[in-house]
Amino acid sequence: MVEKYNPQAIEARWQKKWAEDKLYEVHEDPSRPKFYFLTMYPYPSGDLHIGHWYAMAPSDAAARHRRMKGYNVLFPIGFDAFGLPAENAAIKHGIHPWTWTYRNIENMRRQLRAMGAMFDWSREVITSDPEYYKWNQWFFLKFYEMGLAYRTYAPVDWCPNCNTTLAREQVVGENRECERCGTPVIRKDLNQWLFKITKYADELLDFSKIDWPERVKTMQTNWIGRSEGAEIVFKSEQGDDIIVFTTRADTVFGATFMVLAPEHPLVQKLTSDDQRAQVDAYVQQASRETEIDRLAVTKEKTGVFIGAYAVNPVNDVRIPIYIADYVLMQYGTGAIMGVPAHDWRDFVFALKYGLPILPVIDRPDGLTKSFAPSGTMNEGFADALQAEGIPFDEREGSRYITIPPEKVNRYVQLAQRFVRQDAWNEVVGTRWVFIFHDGVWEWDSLESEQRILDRCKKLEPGVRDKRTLMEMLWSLEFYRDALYHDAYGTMIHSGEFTGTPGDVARQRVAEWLAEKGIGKPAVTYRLRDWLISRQRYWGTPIPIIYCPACGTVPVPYEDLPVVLPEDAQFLPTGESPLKYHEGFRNVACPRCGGPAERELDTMDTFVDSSWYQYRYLSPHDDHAPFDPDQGRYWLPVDQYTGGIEHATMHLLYTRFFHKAMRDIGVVDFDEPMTRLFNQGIILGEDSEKMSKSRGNVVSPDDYVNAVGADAVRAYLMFIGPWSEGGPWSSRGIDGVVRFLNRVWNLVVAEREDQGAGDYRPADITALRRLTHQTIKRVSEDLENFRFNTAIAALMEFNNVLVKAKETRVYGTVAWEEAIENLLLLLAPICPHIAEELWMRTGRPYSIHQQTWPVWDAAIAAEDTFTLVIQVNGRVRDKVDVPVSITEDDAKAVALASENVRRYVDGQKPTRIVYVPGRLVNIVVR
RNA sequence: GGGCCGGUGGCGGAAUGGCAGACGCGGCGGACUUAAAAUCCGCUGGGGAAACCCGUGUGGGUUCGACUCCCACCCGGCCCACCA
Repeated sequence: MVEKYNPQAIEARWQKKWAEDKLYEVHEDPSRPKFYFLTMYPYPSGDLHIGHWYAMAPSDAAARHRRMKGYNVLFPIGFDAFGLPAENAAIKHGIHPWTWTYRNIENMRRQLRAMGAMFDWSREVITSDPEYYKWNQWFFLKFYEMGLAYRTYAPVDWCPNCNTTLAREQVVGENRECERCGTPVIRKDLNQWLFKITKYADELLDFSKIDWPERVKTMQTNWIGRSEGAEIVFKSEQGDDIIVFTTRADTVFGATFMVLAPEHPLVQKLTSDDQRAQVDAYVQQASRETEIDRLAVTKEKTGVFIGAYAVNPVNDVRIPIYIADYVLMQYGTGAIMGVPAHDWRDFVFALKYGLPILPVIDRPDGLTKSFAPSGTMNEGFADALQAEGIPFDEREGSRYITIPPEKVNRYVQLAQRFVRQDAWNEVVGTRWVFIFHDGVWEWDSLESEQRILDRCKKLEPGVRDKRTLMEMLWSLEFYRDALYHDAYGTMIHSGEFTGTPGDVARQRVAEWLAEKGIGKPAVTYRLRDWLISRQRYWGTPIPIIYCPACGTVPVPYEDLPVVLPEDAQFLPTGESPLKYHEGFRNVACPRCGGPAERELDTMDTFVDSSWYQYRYLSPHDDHAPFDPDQGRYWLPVDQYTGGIEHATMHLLYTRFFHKAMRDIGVVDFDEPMTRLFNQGIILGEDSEKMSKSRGNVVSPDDYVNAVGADAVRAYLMFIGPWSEGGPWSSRGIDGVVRFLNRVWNLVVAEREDQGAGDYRPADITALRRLTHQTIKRVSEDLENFRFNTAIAALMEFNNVLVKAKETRVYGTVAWEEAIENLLLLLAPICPHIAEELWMRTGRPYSIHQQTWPVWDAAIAAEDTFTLVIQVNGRVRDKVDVPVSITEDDAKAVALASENVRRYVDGQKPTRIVYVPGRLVNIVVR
């Protein structure tokens, strides 16, 4: 009776042996090329989720493959151990965060070991250890000295559930929800510490030194949101400079109003007495609105005139100043020039508040329209239009005319000839004119707008309620698509700039503004500085002391770490226990020795994860964040793996942190991780996201107990492309379980009649060919993280071997070569069974210290192939031919085919396409 | 509203200009068994008796040849969204 595959027994045994032998502990070895393979470390929630397996098991396989290829591979693991859940557990269950965290870590270590990964546990990092977070504090102080850490009083996002502030990156979605708990954030004004990530905005946009997925690069680029434009100085009538930022300096002649953010510092000063009550009310409402219910915020534009005017510096036009909450104090200069003709937000605002809208950029699409209502034109107009070839629709005597661009001027002449004395006609789109019987009035300025509007109101009582020409025209459905555009085009109605082509307009205007000293080129970013203060206990204390005499005093380096006090009280007050810990709070000023207070906020846990990759090098180093000698050998990280959800958080922060580390002299290169791969998300059986509420959470422990870690590992890699994720299938895993059983039986079970008879040389050749083809396929697939097809190749190989075992090749040298390579190729994916079978076939421990096999191209080469024969692109026959076949011979074989003859049917081929090694296509059309 | 990614049998997926559906799940039939499970063997995109025809979200296009490239649309997912 053959011994059965018993994964539970062999996996535990090998894990123990590998640990005892320190098989996966690595050290600098200058004789071998290094490879730093990093996978994102887990938060110690207490249970290893199948999602962790999905990220880590393929990473482990790739790292093992590297190692077998001769690299000295560092593959470390640790725990992202600070964070709110520990504190919540303390409040809810009375467990100290320390106890909760380290208990969870203990359990997760066990689970991680059960995976059979080659983690180097001797380098484990736990970020809540003082020996770790001391260096967070050290970096903070360095950054502070460099001006990269600063404190400011400003409006910040506050999560009312987590009772802490959040960084801009940690507020997600349409409803501006807390990234962790999903509660909509509110606004608070607070003193907070920030890291100056904006200093590196441009450098962070440069991805030339890293090989990262396009998707992540795009997301980071959009997040940083660089906008090139200009600052333009408008003056208030009182003489204050009001600086606006715009990306469309070419539209400056169309500025018909100005909008300040409600928080803009000039608002109070400029507001007139009669508008003050209204303005104050609006400012208050704007600040409250963000604090009450974000969901109730409408998209409707609101604003208030502040009773003051500014002067457009390019044409001295006097324009009213408004405040409105669609202008954000945090972006640009907190003030904009309103150019309603070419900015949709300004357009909507101007229509609502009756502000003039003056087109100053020509339409590049040439769309031009005119509407001639019934009774406005004299007899013969329609005939004249027809004669000119100007198309129009006629409904109930009114004519809807879309004018071909080249006929616009001709149309204006015609319209003037036919327009009645008591009416007018207008043209909109590429020309803006009002046509009266006694003249054509250009609508090219605010004064002309007023004149035209006055005359129209006299002629037509129905438009007397219209405040602007645009309001009048907008009421006509037919015109709507011609009235507004935001394209680049030739400047019009713009004084000496009129006629400037769209491709140079922005630059010309910007240069001219600079010359006149009323503007300059400017760049703004959407990116905000990284707010790192958290009003929580379970994090790194910010090493700052506030002294009534000396002000803000950094904790001296020799006093680090500032240790979290263990005897804090965890009460459900929503406030940090540190606030009420007198022993922590009160401290002697390091400078004057007088009574002072500690900073009570802790750091965002993303600070911890921004540099953990370096701490793995020397986790217990007491002199530096990491040992520089090890750094020189191991850095940078060669391959990083993890989820894409961190694209604009962790992955952006760590790039920033690295550059800041470089600038304080800790590292001397520019990017922390050379290559990045984002795996997909493992879904529930129902293809939905796994969640407790859906009841579709898969527990890896259950499956490991039932079928073994190797099967779970292999199945996760077999589901599909790693980058795509996909649904877990409790049936699908049976496939890899069977596969492993078949491998086991193939290798372990002796054939009864072994050694009998001779073998045929052709069988040996075929077996060796397949062996080397499989080495090639699996090698190339693992190289490119295509685990699914690598496993498929191994399954095919195994299926053939199972059959071959019954033949005479069993027991030959070629057979042994096949078995040996099957095990070597399987080793990175299923390390336990590979090791076990390696041992059982008498091979030297450990398979994981063996060299990855190399395929021999000559042995792998086929000597025949299936020549596909097509007629007019459709397959009509297939013939096995030698690889060495010549073009002429291949064509002859094709034409000789009985089936082909039927389809060619005596016709002379117009063309015969020959693709070497693949097909012949006979074209007879 | 903007951007990115995807859509292939009953299911997960393979093939990324050249035999569509590798590999696996499921299903059907068979062997073994008193029986079941496990295992093994065979079949398995649809239509058709067959020759063949149809078939990769939909509609066009390029090509000797398109799942693959181009255009438009539909559907799904993700990210961003009053960013001047």
